[in-house]
Amino acid sequence: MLGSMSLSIGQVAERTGLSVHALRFYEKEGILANQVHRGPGGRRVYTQQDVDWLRMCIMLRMSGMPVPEIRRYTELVRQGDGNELQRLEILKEHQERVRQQMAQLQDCMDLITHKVGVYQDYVNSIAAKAVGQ
Amino acid sequence: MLGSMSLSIGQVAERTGLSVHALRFYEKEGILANQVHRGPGGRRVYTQQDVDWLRMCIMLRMSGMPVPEIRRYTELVRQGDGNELQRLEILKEHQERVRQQMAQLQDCMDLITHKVGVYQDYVNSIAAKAVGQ
DNA sequence: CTAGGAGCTGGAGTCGCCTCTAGGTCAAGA
DNA sequence: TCTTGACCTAGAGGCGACTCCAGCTCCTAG
Repeated sequence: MLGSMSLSIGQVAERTGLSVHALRFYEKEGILANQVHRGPGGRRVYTQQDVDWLRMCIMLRMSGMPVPEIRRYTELVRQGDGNELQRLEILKEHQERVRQQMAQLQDCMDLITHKVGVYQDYVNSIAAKAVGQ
Repeated sequence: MLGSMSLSIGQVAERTGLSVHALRFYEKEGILANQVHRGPGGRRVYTQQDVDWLRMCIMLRMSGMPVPEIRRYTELVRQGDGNELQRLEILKEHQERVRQQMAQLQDCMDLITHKVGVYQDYVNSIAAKAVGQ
């Protein structure tokens, strides 16, 4: 049964791109929607849902959401139905931050592109002179 | 004469948004195109060019260029004419990184926007039910 | 039966980028 | 004269997010 396939920490590391260290760290930080079960020898047993959840968390992290806020969100999800408004708030706030970050990045990009243009022209003009001689 | 107006570290902090700590740190890290002169009592004296340079460095930092690479770039500028190709390389590499970062951020944004939409619909539907009762 | 490899824990270490502290100088205003 | 406030230095401290280490348990293959 695909839906209940169980995965080792190493397999989850492969599938998510996180290190096994990071996976244990995230678990300690409370960033797993359902707690990880343990197999023989105390080994962590993950499911595909865990992988999916982690992939979303990775997106949140990549876009700059701090670990404590991901934890807050995770806790809401763990609590179950009834707090959707709070989840929505967190997501909306983050969305706004990402929007600002992108705008900022675009400004930086504009400046860099401008400078690249200037240097490119200059370098080209030097090259042209060299050929002309 | 506007062009040669001299500024204290506090004024530069105001104009750039950096803290005085950060300004001294940046200087120690070699992130100033021309070295800062000292006035009476050993106080730093900045010029408008320094402010302009710092503003550009801030853009580079904001877009994720690490301090050591900003230093490399600064050193090239300090060395003067002849290394424009190297400067161009640095800028182009960084430009590419920023491009990737923006694409990544856009992916995150898409996911977040999707989730916000889903939660918004759900929350709205709950609200509608409440009104309907 | 032993060597390798994956996993476990708790806690220490690292890295990047500042930020702050301690202990001082100096100039101007009350 | 005293205090305030901006500045100085060298170096310590802090924060976020991992990353790594020591020392352990298993399991499997040779």
